Amino acid sequence: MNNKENFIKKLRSSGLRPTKQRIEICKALYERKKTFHFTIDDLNKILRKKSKEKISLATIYNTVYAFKNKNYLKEISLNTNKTYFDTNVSNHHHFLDENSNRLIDLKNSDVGKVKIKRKIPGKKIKSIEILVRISD
Amino acid sequence: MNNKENFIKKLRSSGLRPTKQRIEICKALYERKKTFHFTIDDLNKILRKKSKEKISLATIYNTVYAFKNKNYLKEISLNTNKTYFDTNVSNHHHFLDENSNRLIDLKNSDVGKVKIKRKIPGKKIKSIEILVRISD
DNA sequence: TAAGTACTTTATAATGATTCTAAAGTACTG
DNA sequence: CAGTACTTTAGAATCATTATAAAGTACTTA
Repeated sequence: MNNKENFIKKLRSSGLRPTKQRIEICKALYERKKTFHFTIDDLNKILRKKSKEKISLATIYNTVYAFKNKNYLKEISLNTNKTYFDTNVSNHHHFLDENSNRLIDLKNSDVGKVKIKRKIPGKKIKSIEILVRISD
Repeated sequence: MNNKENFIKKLRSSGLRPTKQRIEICKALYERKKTFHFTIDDLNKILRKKSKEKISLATIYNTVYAFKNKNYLKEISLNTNKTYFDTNVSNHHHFLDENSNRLIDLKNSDVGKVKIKRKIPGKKIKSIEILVRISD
């Protein structure tokens, strides 16, 4: 499905040079079956395990934010000390399991239509994000 | 409406000793007509202006988290570097104005009923929080 | 009311995520 | 191949938050 060539093409087409660090990070993020929710620290650990050559933490930060700007990653609104990212950039919502502190995707179709009845003059709605906290 | 005596009663009734710092903080937070959204830094600045006697930053942190535990304040889920609190502890949602980075309360009745169609076995829904991002 | 105790406040240090810096390395262009 | 602009990197800097531990204060009970 996704392979090195595709990553290279995608990076180049969005004006990001396909460096070996970026390709490694693409592999870690996108060669997965399921959506991936992660912090920079999670990603750093995964990369260290995967490959012998260390990618600097600064590069991981740079790359993740570059990918976010290109809309290859989404930042998730949570109030935790670490920032969470999501490889699922489609319009969707989340369960947050308060026991395990884990996020679970909620497809848009899993949520009934949300109607916002109030308008703020001169402002447009950019997105609607729902966080459903669950626990045992 | 709210006055010092009420604050003292409320504090005492929830097992918090009514110290002058806590009462000052109550005044800053609750002697307002409208809901107040703030960060620790906001509150610190307000307190410095209001009263001559300085309240230590550590005390502000301690008090805000104590109030949060007593359900006198709510923490808001946003991914900003600072933590936001809300004096409106009722069940409600928010607009986030991306231009000014300001929060606006959305009453529960301003939002149509939200139906979560998916269930996670063994888990109960604790809360549903909606963040509506708006901009010019 | 005084003494004891548990709770509070405080300044300051420690922590930890993130951002900055500036030098060395690399991809791409001509 | 040389030049330039983009990248990576280690390490330092920043900044919100949390921890520490000593001094202060509220409250209890005699």
